[in-house]
Amino acid sequence: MDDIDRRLLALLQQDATLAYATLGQAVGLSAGAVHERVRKLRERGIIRSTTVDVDPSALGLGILAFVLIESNAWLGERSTADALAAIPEVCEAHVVAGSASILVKIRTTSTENLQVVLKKLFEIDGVTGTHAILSLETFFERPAGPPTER
Amino acid sequence: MDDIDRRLLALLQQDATLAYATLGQAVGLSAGAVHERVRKLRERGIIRSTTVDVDPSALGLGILAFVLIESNAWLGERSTADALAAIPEVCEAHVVAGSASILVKIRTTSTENLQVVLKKLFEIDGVTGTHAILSLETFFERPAGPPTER
DNA sequence: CGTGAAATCGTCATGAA
DNA sequence: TTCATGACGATTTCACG
Repeated sequence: MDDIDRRLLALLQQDATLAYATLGQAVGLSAGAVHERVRKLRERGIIRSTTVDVDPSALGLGILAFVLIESNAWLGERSTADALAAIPEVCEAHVVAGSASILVKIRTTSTENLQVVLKKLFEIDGVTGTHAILSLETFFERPAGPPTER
Repeated sequence: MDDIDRRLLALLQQDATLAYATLGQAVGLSAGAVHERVRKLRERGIIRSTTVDVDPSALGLGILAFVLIESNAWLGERSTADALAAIPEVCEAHVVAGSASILVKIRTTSTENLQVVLKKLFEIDGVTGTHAILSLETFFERPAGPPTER
């Protein structure tokens, strides 16, 4: 995991369709060498997957909300993770420090649909309350840039 | 934007390295037809980009925090977006409804580094306070699944 | 890590439904 | 419009130095 790897990751984050030859030209390596480095980055799990970034609103998912979940028991268990993962509208789930115990990121097609999801959250064992924060506008969403760029 | 498009998006979100021939086999189309559909999905901006999902901790970004920003003025302006975008540790920024006006998602290498970023937030015009929520564990992070899957 | 060859894939033109 | 087919060029991929 040297500086060249970090530059490759930064380039691939911007555009994963770049040819190995192009990447090689950018970092001063041959296509074969780049191929081998990227293969190892995948193998090590540093590159988790290659995906497409889909505009949520194009799928009708125009509502974005962050919800803080309060509870009367510790929710940092796998069973909680499973229960949240079973709700497709939940895009992210984190165990957090503070007055709430869980923070989830939710995308729905409407506020009515959001209400249905909040109801499902309440049905999870131990949940005593939720605090929803509605997003009015997303300034930006981007990957964590390699510390190299800082 | 029909059902086949949604299935293609779902497949590409899981693995954007799939060959057009493979995608075609999955949805019952020829490689050429899939190529044309994906090209249009990109053209329309429904597919924003093709990227790699990089494990943040592999880059040393082990700290994740959500920060609510309070202000004494309306921060939903482009100048605010620009100021936040200039901080590389800020992965997301949303204008939100509630007692706070902005919610940001921040990744840093350490809590010391987080402190530096919080200081930068305070230097933005109108900011009167921040409320940080530290993530202890991330259950999961995934893209918004097409409503088809629900 | 570079080179080169072989297999695979992306890409486009053509024609048909 | 949308799709299938076929052919060409580019790219991935791998063995070897």
